[in-house]
Parts: sequence; C-alpha cells; structure tokens
Amino acid sequence: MYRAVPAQIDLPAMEHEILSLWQLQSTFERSLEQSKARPSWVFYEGPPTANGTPGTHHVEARAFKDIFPRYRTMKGYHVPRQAGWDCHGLPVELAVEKELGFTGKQDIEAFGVAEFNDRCRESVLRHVGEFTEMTRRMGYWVDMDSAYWTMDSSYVQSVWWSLKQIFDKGLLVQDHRVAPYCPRCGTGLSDHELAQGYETVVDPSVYVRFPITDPAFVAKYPNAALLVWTTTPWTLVSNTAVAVKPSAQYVVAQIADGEVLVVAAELAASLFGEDFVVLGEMPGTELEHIAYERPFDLIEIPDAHYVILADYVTTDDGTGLVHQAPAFGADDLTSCRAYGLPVVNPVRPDGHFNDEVPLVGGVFFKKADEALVALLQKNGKLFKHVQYEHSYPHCWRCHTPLIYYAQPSWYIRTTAIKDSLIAQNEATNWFPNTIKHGRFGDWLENNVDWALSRNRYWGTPLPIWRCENEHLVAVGSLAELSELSGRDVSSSDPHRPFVDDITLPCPTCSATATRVPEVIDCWYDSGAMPFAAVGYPQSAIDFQAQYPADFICEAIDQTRGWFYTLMAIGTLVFEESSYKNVVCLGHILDEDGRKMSKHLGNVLEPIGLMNDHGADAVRWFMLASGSPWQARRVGHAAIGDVVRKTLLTYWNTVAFQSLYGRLANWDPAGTAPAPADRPVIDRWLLSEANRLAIEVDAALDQFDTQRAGRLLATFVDDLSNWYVRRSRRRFWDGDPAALATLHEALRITTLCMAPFTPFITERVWQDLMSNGEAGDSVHLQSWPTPESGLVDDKLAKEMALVRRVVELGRAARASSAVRTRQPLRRALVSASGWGELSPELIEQVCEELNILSTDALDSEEAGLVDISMKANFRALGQRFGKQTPLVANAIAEADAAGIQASLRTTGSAVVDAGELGTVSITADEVIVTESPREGWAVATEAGESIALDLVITDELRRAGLAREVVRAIQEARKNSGFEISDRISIWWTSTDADAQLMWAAHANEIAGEVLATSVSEAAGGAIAVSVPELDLQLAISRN
RNA sequence: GGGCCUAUAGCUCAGCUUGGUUAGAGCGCUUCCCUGAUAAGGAAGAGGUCGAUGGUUCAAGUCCAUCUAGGCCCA
Repeated sequence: MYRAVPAQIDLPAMEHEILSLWQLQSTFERSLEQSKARPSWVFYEGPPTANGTPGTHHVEARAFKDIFPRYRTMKGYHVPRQAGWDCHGLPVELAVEKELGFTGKQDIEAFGVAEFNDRCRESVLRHVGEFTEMTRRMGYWVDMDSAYWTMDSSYVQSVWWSLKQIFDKGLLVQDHRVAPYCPRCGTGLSDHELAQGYETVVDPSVYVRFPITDPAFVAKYPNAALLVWTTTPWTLVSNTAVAVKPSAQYVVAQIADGEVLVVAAELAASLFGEDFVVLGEMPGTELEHIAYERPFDLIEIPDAHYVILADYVTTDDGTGLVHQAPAFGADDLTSCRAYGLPVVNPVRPDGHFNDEVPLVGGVFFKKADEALVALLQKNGKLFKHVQYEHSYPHCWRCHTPLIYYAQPSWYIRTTAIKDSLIAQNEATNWFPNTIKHGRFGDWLENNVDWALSRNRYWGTPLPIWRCENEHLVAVGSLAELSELSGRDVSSSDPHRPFVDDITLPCPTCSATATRVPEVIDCWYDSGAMPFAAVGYPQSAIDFQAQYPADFICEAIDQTRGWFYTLMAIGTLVFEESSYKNVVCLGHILDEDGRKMSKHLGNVLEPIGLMNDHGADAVRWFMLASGSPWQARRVGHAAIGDVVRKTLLTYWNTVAFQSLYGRLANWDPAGTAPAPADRPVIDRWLLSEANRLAIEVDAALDQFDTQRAGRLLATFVDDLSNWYVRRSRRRFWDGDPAALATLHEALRITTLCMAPFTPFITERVWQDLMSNGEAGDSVHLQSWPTPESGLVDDKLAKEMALVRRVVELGRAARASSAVRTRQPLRRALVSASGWGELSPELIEQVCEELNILSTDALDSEEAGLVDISMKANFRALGQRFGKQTPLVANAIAEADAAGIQASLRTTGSAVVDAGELGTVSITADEVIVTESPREGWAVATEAGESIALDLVITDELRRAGLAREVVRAIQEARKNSGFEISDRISIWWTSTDADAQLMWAAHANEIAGEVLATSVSEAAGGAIAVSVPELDLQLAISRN
C-alpha cells in the first residue's frame, strides 16, 4: 500500500527531511558497506582550497563528482569517496595577512612564523566548516570524517617521501628562475599579484647595433651588424646572446647611408622605409652561432655573445632579433640555458647595480637607462632612440616597478619525462575530448620544468638539507629525519619554523646540514593525494588497489593545475598517470554571462540557492541543462524552470499514482495482467521505460549527463502528458493493469533519476516503492535491469505516428473553431503506416480528438482529395547523385494522382526525367501528400494529413452538450471541495426541448462521468451549476 | 603573440559526430482550446540571411578554409 503523497510539495523542506533520514539510517555508510566485496570503481576528490566561502561553481563540480559514484554504485561497484581539503599555499597566507593588516614578509617575520602559521591553520579550519555544510546540503555523498588534509603530518610525510623518490632520480634540482620581483619589498610576486599592478609608463625604446664579428660572415658582408630592439636598456649591461626565430626569414640590408644591418625580412620595410638594398637573405637557422660584439663591456660574461635560436621570438614588432639577458627574462633564461650560456646578474636584491660595476654601480636599475643610452650614443652603437608608452608591472603594494629577476629556485625536471607524460595523456579519456590534444596536450608539448619552491611560510617544507659543502640530503619522513638527526622528532610538526630548527650531520662530510628555507608549491600537495591521502608509504594501507582513478572531475582551469600535477606526480613516482577518465567542466557565469565575483556583487550563494529551489533543482541544472563543458549562465529563472518542468511534473505523476493506487486499495506486490495482456498504451509505456533504462545507462557510461538528462526529461513529459493523460479513466476505475504499468514506469524512472536528484527520488522511493523495511533506500538499489523483450521498436514508431496525427488533429480542430468537447463524426487520415495501425491505437486518436471514427484518406473517392508529390531527396540522392534534381523536377511536374495509383498497384511508377529519359521510381522515393477539398478541416505536415468531417448532426450536438454538462459539474465539484470519490445527486429542469432530448439520451453517461447516483428532473440540490450554452437549471448535492 | 571553446528565434539552449529540401524546444508575448493529478497540458500567431566570406557537393545549420566577434587558459 502506498503512502499518501501530497499533490503539492515544498521541495526544500522535503530535502531537509531526507537529509535527516539519511543521517538517521546511515544510508551512505550502508551503501559503502553493502558494496564492500564488489570490484572498485576509483574516484579521487580534488581538494578545494579552504581559503574562502564556497561558491556556486563548487556545487557544479560536486554535482558531477556525486552522480558518477552513485551511478557506478548502482551498477555494482564499490566506490569509496574520501573527501579532502587543500590547506597550504599563498591564498591562505594572503587571506591571513589581510586579516592581520600585514603588507609584506617583513611583517610576517616580525610577527613570528610559528604564530603566523597557527593563524593559517586556524583560517583553514574555519573555512572547511562552510564547505562541509554546503557539501552535506547538496547531497554530495563523500566521506568527510576520513577526509585528507594536506597539512596533516602524515600527508606532509607522504609528500616528502615522493619528493625523495624524485630527488633520487636526479629530477629535483636547484636552478635559477626568473620571476617578477619587487626590489623594495624584497619578495617575488605571484602571477595573481602581478595582474593587479600594471601601470602605464614611458620607457626608452632603443634600436642598437651589435657589430658582427664572425669571420666568415664578415668576409661576405663587411661591417654588418645585428639590429636589436629593447625597451629595457639597463638589461643591455647583462647581454648574453641575441635570439632569432628559426623559422623566420632574415635579410642583410644595406640602407641609405651605406650601413649594413641584419633584421627580419618582414620588418625591414617598416624599419628602413623603401630605401634599402637586400644584400643577402637567409632563414634564422643560418644565423645560429654567429658571434657579435656586445654593446657594453662593463661586467664579465664568459663564453657568450652569439646568435641563438628561440621559437618565442616574433617578427611583429622590433627587429626580429631579441637581446637576451637571462637573469631578467623568463624566456631569455630558458633559451640561454638550452645553449649552456651563463646567467650573470649584476643587480642586487635591492634593485641597485653592484657597486663595482663601472658607470652604473650603485644605481637603481630603472635609473641606469639614461647613462647607458648616452654611452650607446657616444660609442656609435645607437641606431634609433624613441620614447615608448606601454604597460609595465608594478608592485601593487608600493608601486615600485617590478624587475624580472633570476632567483635560485628548486625545479622538478618534468621536461625529462615529457615523452612519458604525452604517452600517459594518450591513454587518458578526456570529456570533452578536445582538451586531450588541445589545451592539455598543448600544455604538455610545451612543457617546462616545474618551479616547485616558494619563499614562503605556510606550505609543505621542502625536505632537503644542505651542508656548507653543498651536499644535499633528501628526507622522506620524520622517522628518517629522527634517524639522521639523532633525536626523535617523529611526532613533531613538520611545518616551519619547527622543521627549520632540526639540523643533522651531513652523511657525506659530517658538516652540519640545515634545511633549505623554501616551502613547496601547494599544487604539488594536491597532486600527491592518490598516495598521500592514505599516508602511503608510512601507513600500511595498500594504496595501489585504489590507483589509478577511474574518474576525476574538475573545472577547466585545472588543466594546468590539478589535472597536470596529478598526472605529473603519478608519472614521476609510479610511471603511470593517476587517472583514466577525466571530466572537465566549463565555468559558471551569472545571468548576464559575467564571471561571478564578490567585486561585481553577482555571486549566487549556494546554500541560499538550494534553500530557495532545492538542491535537486540546482543539481539537475548543473548536470542536465546546457553543455557541461561549456561556460553556462545560472540564475534563479533557469533553476525555477527545472523545478516546474521536470521535478514537479515527475512529482505530480507520483501523486497521481499514489492517489488512485490508494483509492483502489491496490497492492504493488499483488498480481497484475502480464505485460503482453495489457492495453497497447501500457505495452508502449513499458517499452519506453525499459528503453530509458538502457539509454540512460549508455549515456552515463560515457559521462554524458546532458543526454541522460534529456532522455529523462522527455520520458517524464511523455509519462505525464501522454500516458497519464490518455489513461486517466482507467485509473479512476482502479484498473490493475494501469496501476501496475505506471508503478513500474515510475520505479524505473526513479532509479534512473536517483543519481541526479537524490532527494526527490528518495522521497518517492519511501512513499511508493519501499518494501517497508526500515532503512530501505533508493540509493541502496541496483540499476534497473532492463527487460529487452519489452522494448518494442515497432510500437514506438506506431505511437509516434499516433501522436503526430493527434497533433495534426488538434491543429485542424483549432483552425475549424470547433471545440474539442464537440464530438465529430469522423476523420480521414493520410499517413504512411496508418493503414497498419491496430484498432487499439486508432482508438487512442479517436478518444483524444473526440472523433467517432477514422478512415484512411485514400479510401475516399478520388475527387475528394488533392494529391501532391515531391521528391524524397534522401532516397533519390543516393541513387541518382548528380542527376537528382532532374528526377526531382520530373516528380514535381508529373501527374501525382497517376503516379500514386501506379505505385499503389504495381509498387513502382515511371516519370520522364528529361535528358535522363524515363526513370522508374518506388514509393519510398517520393513523399505524397493527400489533402481533402471541401467541407473539411485539414491539417498537413511533412506528408501526413488529417481531415475532420465538420458536419454536426443533432445527435452529435447533443453529445457535445452532454460533455458541457459534465465539465460544468466537474468544475462545481472541484470548486466545492468534494473528494474525487464522493458520490453526488443531480437535479435539473428545463423548458428547452433540446436539453430534454439531451438528458434522455445521455443521462446515464453523465451520471457515470460525475459519479452521480441519481439524476432527477426536478428542482433541488445544494449547489447550482451554470451551463452557459444551455437553457437549463442544474444543481448537485453531495450524497 | 599562442592554444582551445563559442556564435542558431527577444532570452536560454538542442540539432552538427553520420549533409537530404518547411531548422526545433523551453521562457516571454498575442489569440484560442482542454482539464476527475498538475504550480500543468494543447493549438495557432509573431519572431531565424543558423556570425561573415569562400570552397567541396546534385544538396551545407551540418564538411573544409579564411575572417570577424566574444569567452577561457597561457605568454
């Protein structure tokens, strides 16, 4: 027996009840417990950074992270789901700095690193609480009790272990890194900080001659010089090389005054005007290793000063030859390093040139430009000097111009495993697939070494100790550190500053070794989660059983973040990527297509959104509205739409089933006619429901929630607006076949929808499907086993035709202005396949359109219909190719009726296709439209027609009046608040002969329709009923 | 500067993989119909040079190329 289901439902309130139910019955824990012995389907949770309040985009990712584990669990897998929190990193530090009103590292040092890190830890704990609440509210089932925290000691030690593996392979090294750096604050800036500080400034833009000294080149082109452009003359002091683009063409040009210069061919005209002569031309590759004389001779730079090749060089502006100062440019450093060129930096960390440098010693780097340009002028190296306005990064705190500055930094040599990374990527399934060889593949192809270290405080300390003799020791755990240092530090906090205080005798030379000062990039932390989350290898857990992941999912910004670090660390440490399938989501935008940001005030707060519309609605929107891969706009209107269109339609169908199931005292476990013995519409619904289970399964298997959602929404619509609409009468009568059919359809729908909308489906399961055992849950069920024998493609096609004809009939009704309540004598239908429909299906059309009978249109006299015919290009094109239009024209011009007759009798017909001669065509090569001529209401679409006979006899008219009376009484019943099972009595009087004839003919029918036990031609009744079309006094009373 | 994505009705989006001659849905608007579950449903109307150009083809919203605009990521 069903529970009573209210017709109207407060979805958010219902969800809160379900949350309590799950908690009370430990449903999630039990779903894990009952699947324990099954094969694993591995999911990794990417840890959100706990440095702010959760946003709507977190709900998006979490909806996807939830649906697939739920789905796979139903499909018979065990899917452990460990939550995780990303705790370290600059975002956390900056938030705390802001809270404390700090402006830089000096403040942190003064405050004390231990205290500062305590504040960071506290900040993380605070924000994790908000994520926990949002996660619970949206029904994301993930085990937060056993969550991994990247700041936990065991986690940090796992990270250390992995870094030691990488160090031992020789892939963790210290090197120089060029980064934006504020010379006043004495600290590097992150990219995020950099973006805030661009200011427009005017700098000198100089074109400088670098005389060529290569003997062979000089022999061919005497006195030739490279022409080099730069906006940072102060870096010319450190000039180490000149880079050219290998694929570009270069010219040796003699200009007006006889001077000979080498520039990119594309730029010669813009540099020299028309007045120059090309002495020679060559690709960039031929310039490689050409030696030149550097502009200044102020500092020592050995083994340098020749042309190198670099792909990043452009020929859009400048000269196509780029001056290289590896200490002051990231690209410069990369390209110079490839040639083994030295990195010489004459600028002190405070931004001033070293005192011993001639001319500019002790001068602030920016201030040196003037003197240097003057010297260039003096020694004849300056070709051209202009002022150049451009935007240049400044420190957002103190507005000092930043310097791109080479700093020592620790790198992981990911370039050494580039080929493996690419191979791993080839074996990975990306959704959408374009990421694989697009954004991500491109990133791998252009792989650079991973700059791992940060000169910061709140992070995993880099576990490398160094002695005064530069010997390095990588430490893989606190136990190892205890052993090396000779004191037990196994329960110490592995963070700064405590770990900094631990020294050890160098295993090589016994000198005291101290830890290097850096912490590591927090992206390494999260990328290490496959093993660090379980404390491998310090813990005894066999993480390999959960490696690699079958599924991970994040938004697209993670291509260079977590998606990369996971794959890189997996490949570095285990020579295998950590995931097989990755779903990459688009971003969430506001209703106007803008990014959500606190600054714009357009942030949708997730818990508020879910309390307004329900978590199911928000989840459905994320999963099924629009394409997950694409940036999507989200707003209240869009989510409200989900509620009305999908969730409430589903709910109303459930309420309907519950209502009539209870009225009939129907028992879902009782017997019902075998499907084959049920009416055609039942067989159709069972076919569609089973097809649904198969197709949703296939879509989810391919991670396609959009398609699965569309299938479900369409089915729910069919269920409510075709099956229930067409079958209502049988439910009123408590027909067990109808109840059993709808029950089964709802059971399958509820199971298929459960991973999408876990709340409403749980409610429905409890009310309609539960076997009554305490703790039963839709989320403990298996995926519905489709009965393929019930899937009937022929019936699906036939029903589709029926529904198309009904649509046409409604259109015809509308155009004739004869309302549907008025029965009509008959309809004529012309449609391919109509003749083969069973009487049962045709009856569906008659009932829906209120028509007594139908006939095939072609059974009428030829004079009644017009026949028109056009080519079916799809069929003709395959046969005639280029000649298709000839045949199509011939068909259009031929006598349609004659061809129709020929096709019908012989199965083929002949048309005269001009130069092709006569051609024989078959029925499937033409589209025939038949339409009746006079006195009919007609609608035609795509070759299918229906014509309604508009002749209304007195009998038909009275039958129509009877339906008016029924409708009026029903409305009165409803308005008076009668229960739908209440019985009534009818009183009526009329002086109208027509009304009396109507009652004589239809009284029983009316009584049956409105559940009247008596119909009296007399005054009486409590509730007057008005029937505008009729001179009739009518009243009813509840018995 | 590079890579990727997107462009279809007033708005939000399907359709494009596999080309077929009247390009669909929802929301909104107008008119009408139906209602014994429904906060629903149905019909008609208005609203489309399917971003532009060129190409392939008998045939292009769909395939190819170029371009334009917007977005994201990276320099």
